[in-house]
Amino acid sequence: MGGDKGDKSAPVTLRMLADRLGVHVSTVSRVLHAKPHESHRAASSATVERIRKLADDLGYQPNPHATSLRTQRSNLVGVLVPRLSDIVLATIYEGIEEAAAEQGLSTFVTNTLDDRELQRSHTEMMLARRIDGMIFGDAYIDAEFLAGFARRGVPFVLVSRRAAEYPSVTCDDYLGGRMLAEHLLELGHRDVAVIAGEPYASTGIDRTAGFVDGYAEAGVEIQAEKMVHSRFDARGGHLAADQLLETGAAPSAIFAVNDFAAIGAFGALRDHGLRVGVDVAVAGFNDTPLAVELPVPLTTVRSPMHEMGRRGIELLARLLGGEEVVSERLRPELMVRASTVGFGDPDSP
Amino acid sequence: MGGDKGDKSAPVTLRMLADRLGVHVSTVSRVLHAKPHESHRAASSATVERIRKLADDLGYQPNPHATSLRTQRSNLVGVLVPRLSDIVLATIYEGIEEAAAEQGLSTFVTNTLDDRELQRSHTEMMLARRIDGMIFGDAYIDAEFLAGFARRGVPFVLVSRRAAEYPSVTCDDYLGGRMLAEHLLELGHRDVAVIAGEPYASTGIDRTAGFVDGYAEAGVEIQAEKMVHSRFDARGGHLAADQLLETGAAPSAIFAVNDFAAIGAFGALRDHGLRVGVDVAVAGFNDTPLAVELPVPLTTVRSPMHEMGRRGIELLARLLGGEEVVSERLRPELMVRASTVGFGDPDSP
DNA sequence: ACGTTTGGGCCAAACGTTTGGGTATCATGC
DNA sequence: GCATGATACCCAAACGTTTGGCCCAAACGT
Repeated sequence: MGGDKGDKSAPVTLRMLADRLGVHVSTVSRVLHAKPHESHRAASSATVERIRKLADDLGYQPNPHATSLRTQRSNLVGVLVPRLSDIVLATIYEGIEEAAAEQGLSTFVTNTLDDRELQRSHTEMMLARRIDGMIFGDAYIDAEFLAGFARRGVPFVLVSRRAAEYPSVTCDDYLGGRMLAEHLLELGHRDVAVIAGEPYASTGIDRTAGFVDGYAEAGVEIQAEKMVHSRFDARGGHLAADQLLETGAAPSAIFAVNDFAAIGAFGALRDHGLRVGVDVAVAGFNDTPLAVELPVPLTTVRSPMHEMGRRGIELLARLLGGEEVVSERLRPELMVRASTVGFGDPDSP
Repeated sequence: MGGDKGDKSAPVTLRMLADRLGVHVSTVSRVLHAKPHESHRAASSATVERIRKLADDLGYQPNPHATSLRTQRSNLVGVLVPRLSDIVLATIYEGIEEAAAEQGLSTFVTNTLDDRELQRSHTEMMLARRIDGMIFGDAYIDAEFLAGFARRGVPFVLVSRRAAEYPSVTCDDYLGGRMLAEHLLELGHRDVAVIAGEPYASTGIDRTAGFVDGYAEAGVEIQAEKMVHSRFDARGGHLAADQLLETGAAPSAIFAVNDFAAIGAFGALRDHGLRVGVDVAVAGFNDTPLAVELPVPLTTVRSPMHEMGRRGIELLARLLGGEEVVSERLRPELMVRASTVGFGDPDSP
């Protein structure tokens, strides 16, 4: 009966279709792949019909290796992230993958752990796989590696973190930092500390800068020793908070530039016998799905992670099409919860 | 000096090397790619040397599309997971990707959201990309889809979840469930409830079964209404716990088959004014990095997620090499923390 | 009637490898 | 002196596409 679309491994090729229809393989190719306005001058509409019909009766799938070989275009893109098990990057990547599929692109993703050597070697592997473009989610603010990479002429875009003037899609991290500053200022916090993330990531840098500037405008200067760098995971936040808590009196509020670091801070506060949202206000950044489920729900800034990934691929696709693109800065949103306002009445009237 | 390895986009091919050395392209191919014992009979050692030298001076990288086209082997594998932003799957995938790279394989990964239609269509896309094999992290226990897929003759292995007799790498979920049962029984809990996860996933099924059997052996039967299915995320756990808490008295302990569901349960308990580890013991499964950082650290069962991914690819590689393989069940480990034993003294003497 | 267009296709050369066969040269065995 | 066997290569076909030309016949313009 009607052709079980390749159930038994018999890869159907253009030549098969051509032979079966007594027509030349180039004709089949044009009919099947050329843009509509070209396809109709490739064959009579009757032939077009016959070809199309047979093609999907037999479940024809073009061989991408042959196509790539011939066209010198692979429709593959490489994606580098610090760590996929970081839910933030995983979510961004979900956006990338989803949008890539829509554009007919496929992606390879790999972890670099923010290690420069791994960035280099994994990029090299991507190139060996003949990717058409790259998305970097692990850019260093110094853009040293990127400057070298740019010279190779392979299109790329940055997501999550910006660097130099390379095209990027980021959250407006600076604005997010300011939002949080305003929020904490309104609550009367003047003695605040920052768990600032890694010094080479624009995310942490910009969020911290926005926060510090927000406080500065209110006439409060945040001392250097109240800002400590940290890894972006829970453990890192824990260590950083320990450091803050051990040097002098506890601040009245802590801003961690990432939800996981904030959760780590929860742990540290707990260990020091301090209650989140009561003794010390804590705020995070990203609004990961856990934030709202924590025993003390976390005040945080929602960053459009999925969308960032999507826009990233869209920019790259434009780049691949030879267009110019301009960086995008997506708008964050403040999510106020109990970790800063206590269980008083954040959402209830 | 000395060949900046392809800085300016000039893809170097076998023919280039051959011409440059006045030797035939096939000779170069054999020297560069044949197994060592064949390569030395392909050319004199002097020639071998010259070829090797020029190849890496020029930074020769074989074109994988040409290779795949010729050999009918892509060294590509497709990976399907329910959701990459689930840290459990992301971690498994990290293992997969890492081990794949070591084996010279590249992976495409995509989310199926446990949706049958997406499983089908995304598998189809993988096939269109001419993958050599598949890894499914989203198997349904009924193996309906897999049975169909198996007929196509494409090698595959399951990770995380098992199904029918298909080769799989899983955690010994049943054992993990029993461990937790024993632990809670020792603490004297007899009135327990289970947040059991999705009914189609072997993980939840086996963990629940181990737990229930553990209790049964101690003479305690867990009532059906004390076991409720749930999604595997925090929100799902929250809803499930709400359901448990609304129907009659609260149990003295809750086992959630997944850490995130457990965190959701934390949220629900909080909303009901119950204290985790004091009023109600809670246990999870997987030992994700957050478990230990929670305000009340979570008792859970550590499953070797990364290793599961690694073993998955290794099995697949063997399958691709034509070998037979047998499923693996990796050993879990109980992690006792405050969510079941309170802040008494779990780790301190 | 005759040159030009257009429709409908065919041809062949790539793209970069791999691989099953040659083949020419030289040394060896007998 | 000649078959035999290495040694060190070369040749060519094939993998499945794409694409710039080419070609033939019919239709058209004048």
